[in-house]
Amino acid sequence: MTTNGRKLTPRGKERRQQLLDHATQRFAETGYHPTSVADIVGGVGVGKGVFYWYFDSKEQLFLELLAEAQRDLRRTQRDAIASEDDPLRRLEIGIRAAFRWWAGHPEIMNLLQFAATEKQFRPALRQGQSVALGDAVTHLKEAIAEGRITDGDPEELAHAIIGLTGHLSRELVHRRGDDPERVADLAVTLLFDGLRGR
Amino acid sequence: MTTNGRKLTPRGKERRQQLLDHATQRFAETGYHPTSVADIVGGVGVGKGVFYWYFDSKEQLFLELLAEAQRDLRRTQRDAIASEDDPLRRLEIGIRAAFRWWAGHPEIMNLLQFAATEKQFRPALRQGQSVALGDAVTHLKEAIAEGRITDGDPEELAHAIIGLTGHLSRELVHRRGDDPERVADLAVTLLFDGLRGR
Amino acid sequence: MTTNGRKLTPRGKERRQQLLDHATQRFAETGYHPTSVADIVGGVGVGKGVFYWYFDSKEQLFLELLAEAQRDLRRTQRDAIASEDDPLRRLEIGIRAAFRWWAGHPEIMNLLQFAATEKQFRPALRQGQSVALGDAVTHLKEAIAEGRITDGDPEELAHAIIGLTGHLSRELVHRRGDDPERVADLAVTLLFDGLRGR
Amino acid sequence: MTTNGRKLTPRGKERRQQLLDHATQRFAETGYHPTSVADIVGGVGVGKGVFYWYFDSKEQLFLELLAEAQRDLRRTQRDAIASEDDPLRRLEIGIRAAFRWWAGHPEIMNLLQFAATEKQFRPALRQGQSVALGDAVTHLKEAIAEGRITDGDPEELAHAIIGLTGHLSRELVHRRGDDPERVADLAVTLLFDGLRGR
DNA sequence: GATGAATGAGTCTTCATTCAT
DNA sequence: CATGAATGAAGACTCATTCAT
Repeated sequence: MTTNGRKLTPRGKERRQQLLDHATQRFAETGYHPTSVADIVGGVGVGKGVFYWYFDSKEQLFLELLAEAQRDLRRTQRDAIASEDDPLRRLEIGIRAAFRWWAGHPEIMNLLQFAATEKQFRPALRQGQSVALGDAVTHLKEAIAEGRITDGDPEELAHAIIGLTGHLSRELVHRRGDDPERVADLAVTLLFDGLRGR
Repeated sequence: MTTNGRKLTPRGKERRQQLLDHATQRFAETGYHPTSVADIVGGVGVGKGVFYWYFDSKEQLFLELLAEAQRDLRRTQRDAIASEDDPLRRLEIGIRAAFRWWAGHPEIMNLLQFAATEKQFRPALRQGQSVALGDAVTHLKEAIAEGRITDGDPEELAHAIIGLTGHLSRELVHRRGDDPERVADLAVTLLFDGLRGR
Repeated sequence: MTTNGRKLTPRGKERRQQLLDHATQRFAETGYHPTSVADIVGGVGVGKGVFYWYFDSKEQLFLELLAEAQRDLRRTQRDAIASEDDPLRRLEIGIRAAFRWWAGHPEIMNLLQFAATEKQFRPALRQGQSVALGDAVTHLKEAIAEGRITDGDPEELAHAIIGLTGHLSRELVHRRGDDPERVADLAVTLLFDGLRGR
Repeated sequence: MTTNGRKLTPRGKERRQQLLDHATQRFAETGYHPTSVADIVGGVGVGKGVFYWYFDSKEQLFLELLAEAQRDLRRTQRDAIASEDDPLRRLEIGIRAAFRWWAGHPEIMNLLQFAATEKQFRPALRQGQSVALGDAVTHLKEAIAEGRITDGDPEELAHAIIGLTGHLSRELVHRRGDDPERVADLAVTLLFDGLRGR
């Protein structure tokens, strides 16, 4: 799958996941660079070589984290939307699913944000983001075609949605500890009707 | 003040600014950690000692960049709003000023985003952000009191505004190269009236 | 004897030999140090434990390679010379046998050459070389006693013979792919009569 | 020149040379791989970073050693031959110059020999060797054309000369400590007239 | 006999920082 | 003020070797 091509025993898979999880925590809290491989293996309580048994490099591990997170969020949104046909409702459900997912993966946000700041990680990040963008754009186009929302460049609107969703997750859910469902309400209301309401 | 306490000749100030500017570029493009002090002084064409003549450390330089940027953005917004009394108009003008400022300082966004991902820089970042938040909250409270916008937690609304503004600046103005004024229009419309418009 | 003291089943002997052969190839092509134990077992398609079942260490394996090669070359020369009494002819036949042997074991040359460059392997190398030297010296002494060749330190002459033989094997037979018999002719002619001939 | 492109002060040049010399000693005695960068800088009594101030890597330093040695030997031979026109005499003088040069640089031989055993260093080695070969070939061709030596492939003869010269330098001069001039006599006599003499 | 996993000392290399000149 | 040189701690990574299963 996303491994370095080794066939792993169940015990091996567990170890690998332990390392992945621990690395995520550390990266999120302290930062990618300030977290050394020694920190990661130390936290799991294994020798240094173990890290390189499961991963090619610190960088590859990070890249894998990135890809997996983006994949997982999207899968979650997909599943949530699956049974809905109305484009505006799909959009809303997708947004709510995103808030829920972010609430369950607070550390990931830091990793994504960091990835955007370094040349070497931007391409990997961009890829996943353009997928998310594409999903939103699809719904927006339909909604515009149906006259349900005011005309506008769907890509721009999609960026607006993603920006709002991400920032509120970070600031209100993660930082302030607000209930993600409530914040999702706020986001949806604001996005659909604006500050002045209807 | 913003220096490490040395009195600088005009030439010295220039040197210092050169280093500051070059560091900003590099940090923004490559990342803070991947940019070495050697890179910075090399780009300016001076010896390594010069760097430590003007700055205490790489970290202190970064911190200064952060503080100065936040201060400058706020000053810009303040000046723009100064002659306006209507709270909703102040909000709008502030937003437009922000887009304009960001358009002129595309690199800064990366630095701020990075600062949020490392323990050691978060406090410095938070400080400036809470000021920006406070400004927006003030206007929002007034507007709510006047019944101009629907009731809601002004702090939450402020976060929404900042999130939207930042993300659109990054994605549309910086990345896509859109005209900041136009994107500001979009942001204001969206924030005030929502996707469904009035 | 030449093993690490284990009694091996036929299958075991084969495995052992596979490892020995593969290691020889890799050492010769890439070098001793750049070739890891993982490379060796990987090439044979077995687990790492197997290596340490048959050999005490990477170093011991290399030492064994060295000893075995020198032993085998000498055996070959001995057999070739066996039925000849004339010292000059014995010398010539020995030289030709050497060219033939080297032609069949091109990789060994690299190993011997490498062994000479590291403190830890020099003693093992020297041992075999002094044997080869002794053999040649014996014939040369006889030939000198019989007045068949000009007087001179037989040891020096032996070194000259070995140096020439080795270098021509390497450069002409191995590198250029020349026929070893023809190169042996050249070597013998040159050694016996010199560049100016008779 | 052969540096990593830094402009060095006199003191810098000296440091660099110290490192070069010390590395040569260690490489020759212990081997390239068993000699760590820490060993090299430790022997000179400087910090580890100094090494990387003057060289890009351990490998690059080795490569430079190789190139410089080959260049220097050739220069020496060139100078020795300069005033001589007779091809056979040029050959002889070149051989004698080689013995003298090797006598003064006993460590180099090990480095060259080692370089031949590792894939990554072979190209660099080959380059210099083909130059040496070409020089000898030139003289041999002339000598053959003049009928001074028996006909034969000059390249093969050149290899024979180089092989003999190198081996005798190593075994008799370096190892046994013989006088290089005397060994050169031996080599020249042997090469020109063979074991059986004239 | 064999394997995959683990160990940890050791390697090369980088880099913020200092300092003599 | 400025420079080139030096420092040395710290980092990523490798690899011979061991061992539980």
